[in-house]
Amino acid sequence: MSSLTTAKDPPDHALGTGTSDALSHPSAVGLVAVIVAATDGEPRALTVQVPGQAPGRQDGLPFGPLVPEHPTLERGLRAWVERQTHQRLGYVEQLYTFGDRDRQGDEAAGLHSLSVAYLALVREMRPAGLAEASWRNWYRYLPWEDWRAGRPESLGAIEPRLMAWAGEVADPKLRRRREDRLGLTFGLCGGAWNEERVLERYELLFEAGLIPEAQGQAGKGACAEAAVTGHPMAFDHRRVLATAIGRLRGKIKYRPVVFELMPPTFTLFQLQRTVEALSGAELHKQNFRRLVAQQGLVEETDDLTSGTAGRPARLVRFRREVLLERPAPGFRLTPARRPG
Amino acid sequence: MSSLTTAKDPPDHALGTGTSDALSHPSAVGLVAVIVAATDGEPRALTVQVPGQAPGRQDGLPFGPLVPEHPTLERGLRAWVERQTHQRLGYVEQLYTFGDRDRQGDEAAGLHSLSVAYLALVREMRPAGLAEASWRNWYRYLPWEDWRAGRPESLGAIEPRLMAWAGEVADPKLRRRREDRLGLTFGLCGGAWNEERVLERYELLFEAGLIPEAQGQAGKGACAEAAVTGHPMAFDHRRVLATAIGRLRGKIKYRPVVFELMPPTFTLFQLQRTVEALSGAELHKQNFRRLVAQQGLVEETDDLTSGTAGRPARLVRFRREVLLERPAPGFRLTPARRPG
DNA sequence: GGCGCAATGCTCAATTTGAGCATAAGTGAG
DNA sequence: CTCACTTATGCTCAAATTGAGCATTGCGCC
Repeated sequence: MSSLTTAKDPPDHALGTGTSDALSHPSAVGLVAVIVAATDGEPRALTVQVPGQAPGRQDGLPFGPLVPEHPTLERGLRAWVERQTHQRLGYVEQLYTFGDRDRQGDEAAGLHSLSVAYLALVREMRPAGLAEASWRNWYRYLPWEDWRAGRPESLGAIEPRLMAWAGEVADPKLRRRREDRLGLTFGLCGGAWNEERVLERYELLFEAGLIPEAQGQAGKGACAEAAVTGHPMAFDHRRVLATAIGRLRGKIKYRPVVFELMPPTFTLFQLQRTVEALSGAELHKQNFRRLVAQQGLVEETDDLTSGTAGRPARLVRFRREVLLERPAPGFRLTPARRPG
Repeated sequence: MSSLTTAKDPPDHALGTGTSDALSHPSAVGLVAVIVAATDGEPRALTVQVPGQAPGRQDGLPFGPLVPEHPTLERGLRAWVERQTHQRLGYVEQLYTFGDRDRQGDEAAGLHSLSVAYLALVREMRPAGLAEASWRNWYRYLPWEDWRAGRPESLGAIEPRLMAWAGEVADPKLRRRREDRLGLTFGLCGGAWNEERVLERYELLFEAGLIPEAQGQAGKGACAEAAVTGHPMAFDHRRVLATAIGRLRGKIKYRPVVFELMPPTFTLFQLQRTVEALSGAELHKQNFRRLVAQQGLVEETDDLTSGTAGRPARLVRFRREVLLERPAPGFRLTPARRPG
């Protein structure tokens, strides 16, 4: 059946990706959304409450079934989220389609289940419509990713456990392999930290057994533990969140997507704070503004901020024209060096 | 039903993306693969023959149903392709999940159908296993994308039609919008060509009615037409191919994926030819080698080429270590300027 | 009026690009 | 055997981009 070939019957429509053959294996498909906002210089994701394994409830990402009435996946998602959260989705991008990793239930029944994950950026942080939904700082779930105030404490606690994980194998070749991966993802053993490898880090932690979801011990961790290995999420939603963050961190470097998160006018410093929030790194202020200026990403308004300490800042707005002009505008992140 | 919320029933498993709710709307899911090789400095994709609308047959990408026995989407794809083509897949990456755009058939039946597309890179060009399958230069389907020998002729023929398409709307605002898009994607009206916008170009051509698949007139175009708007493909496989090319063109700039297409040892010029084949642009030779050398992407072997015209070249091999060292190694493409 | 605090301007050296020129080392023709 | 031609490889140089830091400007507030 799994034939790499011609479809057995000629298709009865002009378009479509040619899956008519697949009807014999229907699958359950769901949509998951990582809806991101950034206010007060903090990166946030919209979360909902999901019944957990233990009696309590757990954080999760908004998700729902794919219903047939929607013409397109993306438009389905848009309609669904906008209806439920009264949240205008500006930028929407497909993230990844997750298969059923480590799942047993449905497989036995001969059913696949997929979920198509989307990343959405919203400009304003509405009060989260539903009572069950709330905006949460995304570093709550992945605390080791926030380097804005220097090396995160979470990482300090994780590191010895990771080294132990690498050390626990006898085979020197395999151990070497694990150490390499630690260097690559976490910057240990002489490697460098790369802020885009969010998913790889999450998956490594998962593999090393440091992620509670891995053992179905969702209720176990105390608060102290959550500060180290992060707050758990339902299903594999933390993996989805990690995918989203990694993607977004990459994207802001070559596409002006940050502006989807900014209010109509803002100061350069607010913009910087937002970029820093997403990338989890501190940037060099003067160089950041030089970059933005050079790229012509913004235009000045006549207004200045007031009331804040220090000299008032000029308010600027995004120059929509850059979407047409530059082949691939965006930011290159220039990390600020901190002493020690 | 389409609730952005908590699942109604507590899930019976630790992982999975929480789609149990979606069972009520099963969907048909298929896999499509863009399997890429590059030999003799030409970029090729593996194609199969598919029954077309007209009596004849049409090129298409290898595709098949998603069968439940596979543990993971990617592994399912791997197994399936490797079994059928006896082709080792080296690098595999999920591309995109296509919904049923512009489809009517299944929708009425309350069924979605999706296809999950993958990009795979193979090192050697095996003789295409199946009789029905063959390796085709991918510019056969998207001739305007090949700028290696200067501005492609295809583009010259397309351009007036695109301008006409922009001109055909009365509303000046809408016309302006179309012109902007032409500038952005095709570099017309003063814009610059960006080799990564492959999908956007295809979709714009599709919208402008220049793609035969759009009207179900697959059999119509003569050879002359195919040289201009490209050879058609079954279903929306050309869209999938365009997605793959765009993604790959982006990726080679920051990840050393080209080496997945190279034989164990090769010359720097062969490497350059491969990069050029993928990106569709000619590169500056000396600077290319400087870049590769600086990045430490390859190491020299003791062998030289022989038999070719000109001075023998040193054979090099990929330095696997760079996968660990560099945070994000790859190529930055420095286009060669050609007179005129 | 002077202080502290941000915003903004400006400098400067170290790299990194972009573009060529020059030389080396083979093959094939006459 | 030598010349013409071809491709590989080395090297230079100016322009542009980065990375880092110092200096100045305006404001709210003692």
